[in-house]
Amino acid sequence: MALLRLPEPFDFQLSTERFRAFGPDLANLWVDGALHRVVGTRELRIEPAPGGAEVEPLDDETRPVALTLLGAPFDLDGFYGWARADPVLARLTRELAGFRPPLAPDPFETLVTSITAQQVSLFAAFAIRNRLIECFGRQVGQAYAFPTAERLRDATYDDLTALGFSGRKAEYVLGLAQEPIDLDELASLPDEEVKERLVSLRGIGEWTAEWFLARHLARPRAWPVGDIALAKAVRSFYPEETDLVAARARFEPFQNLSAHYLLTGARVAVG
DNA sequence: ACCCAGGCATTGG
DNA sequence: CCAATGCATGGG
Repeated sequence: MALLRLPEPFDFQLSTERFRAFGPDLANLWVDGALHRVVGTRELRIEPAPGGAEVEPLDDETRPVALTLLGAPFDLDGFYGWARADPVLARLTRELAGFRPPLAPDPFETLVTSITAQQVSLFAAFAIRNRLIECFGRQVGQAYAFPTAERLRDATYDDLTALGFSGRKAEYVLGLAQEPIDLDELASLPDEEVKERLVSLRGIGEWTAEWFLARHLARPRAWPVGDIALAKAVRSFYPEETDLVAARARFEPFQNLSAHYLLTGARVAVG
């Protein structure tokens, strides 16, 4: 076991809450107070420790994944300083101090996960996603590697609908798995261009593209307009804000962190 | 048996 | 350009 230091502030429990909130997640598995995830051919285990996390094994392959999962790239200091001017966020950042929104390490996984979450509750989405993982992922230790595009090229429409995908979503996932696009190179592009390219793919709309910017690329200004849970959270904290498009300007330039703090604040009933 | 839940493509005006 | 429609599952 080795200590992985996280930038302060950092709260392990808050930052991993999402991996427990909607039932088990076979690709980011919570076992006895630790987070398990497959990296390459090994199982990574991350548990809380003063100053950061204990990580096993810790090396050049696993370190960046652990840092990503624990939201290390976010600029919390800048966000907290900015949030002091807004009474709601001032309170949320105080109550959720050290919450680093977890980032999704893999772009294909991020998109497929979002497709499963389109339109349905996250409890339903996680259930369907877990069946996909169990069926097409690879188990290493206790956790499963999320199915790769290559692996999903062997899946059929009937395989996916049997797991609970709608016919449309089955088509989206199969199409994406066969798409000859290098999702890694999106990381080098500006927000608008990432969105343009993603939205051109069937099954990926504005909402999915924004969450990709937010949860995979950690772009500060990502703001998932169209997200029904975020709309509800904004309405509850800011009764005067009527729609998410208009509310975007209020959170400039920290829309991503604001969205995460509002959603998590609503979920853990802060206040 | 409902209804709603962290959307999207398709169709028709 | 905007409105209406179907979709499959889990939880209340």
